[in-house]
Amino acid sequence: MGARPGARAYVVRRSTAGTIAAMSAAPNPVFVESVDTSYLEGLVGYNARRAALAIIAEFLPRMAQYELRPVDFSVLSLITHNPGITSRQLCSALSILPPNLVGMVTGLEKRGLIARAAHPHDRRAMGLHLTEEGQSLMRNAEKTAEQLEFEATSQLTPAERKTLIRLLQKIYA
Amino acid sequence: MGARPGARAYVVRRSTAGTIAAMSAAPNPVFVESVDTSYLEGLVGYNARRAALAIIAEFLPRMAQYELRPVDFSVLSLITHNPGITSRQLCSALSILPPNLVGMVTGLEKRGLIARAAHPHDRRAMGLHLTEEGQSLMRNAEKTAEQLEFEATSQLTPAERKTLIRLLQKIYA
DNA sequence: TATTGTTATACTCTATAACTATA
DNA sequence: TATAGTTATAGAGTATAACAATA
Repeated sequence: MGARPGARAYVVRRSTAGTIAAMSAAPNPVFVESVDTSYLEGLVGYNARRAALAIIAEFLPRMAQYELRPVDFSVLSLITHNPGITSRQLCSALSILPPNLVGMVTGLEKRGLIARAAHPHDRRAMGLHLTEEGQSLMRNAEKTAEQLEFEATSQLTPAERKTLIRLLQKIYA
Repeated sequence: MGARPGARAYVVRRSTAGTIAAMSAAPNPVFVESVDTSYLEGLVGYNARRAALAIIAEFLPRMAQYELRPVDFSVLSLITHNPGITSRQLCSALSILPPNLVGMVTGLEKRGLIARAAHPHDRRAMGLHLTEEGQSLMRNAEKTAEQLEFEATSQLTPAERKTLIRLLQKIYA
């Protein structure tokens, strides 16, 4: 439990390790030169969140040309590859709560990107489909997503990229 | 561009692939039996987000006993390993905006978990330290985090876990 | 002139309760 | 009785503008 070398950088550090907390009203006047994040960096959850946020940060400006947020892209992509999918199925697949999907579907329909059709077996449900305009937009949006994917993983070999996806799926699947 | 086998499951599917979008007012009455998420599952960003959310979902109930949200844990952990860290440094390290940190620090101080001390070189800043109570709580909280880490990565070998963290850091660092 | 910490506030995201039409 | 879709609303999370004190 002694002082570890390197990671932290203090100034005016007296040899009173372990007593700072006891002096909570007036801890030693030390300051941190460079922040040691090594503990958090050892946790998968922390790294997964940082990586996801980094990619989303790149996603936002690139998809702005299509006026799509990440969730809109996910919804349209699932409709693209699952024509006739219902709102309920979208909610389950993407962990969206039904009340929060309503506005998205309404908005995408108003923009002429998707259309609702009667469900063949269930009169409560509506099958969702892309319009021609929606298909055209998604062809471009998926190309943009794949270009982002390529650049976001530019520090990885193709094998590493495949490994990363496989290991991530072992966490959540 | 023909029909791919397997992934999608339709019923009452006529051989009119490619015409559904044109019939946007009345698409074919198909329905999706099981949702094909393979496209999204091929994107690192999607997988990183799902993995992060899965771990956070486990984190919440386990840290409830300490009344710590993920961000509180991150803040306290950085103070633990960087006694004297300033609010501004916390914001930079964790990508928190200063106005959003104020309430957290105030709350943690009111709970007696942290204490502010004068900064030795900068009278604008305050160095943050754990109190004895804060140290005691964080010893337990970090143990809980490590147990969660162990269980969340139970499908991974130790080498795979190390690889996963290394690859994630290549994405965001 | 720039930075730290702060207040106030707006915006987005996520969650809960309750309703209808249908299964 | 359960489910799909919906409305209204509450809460949590994230964002910008502006200020005082200090560098």
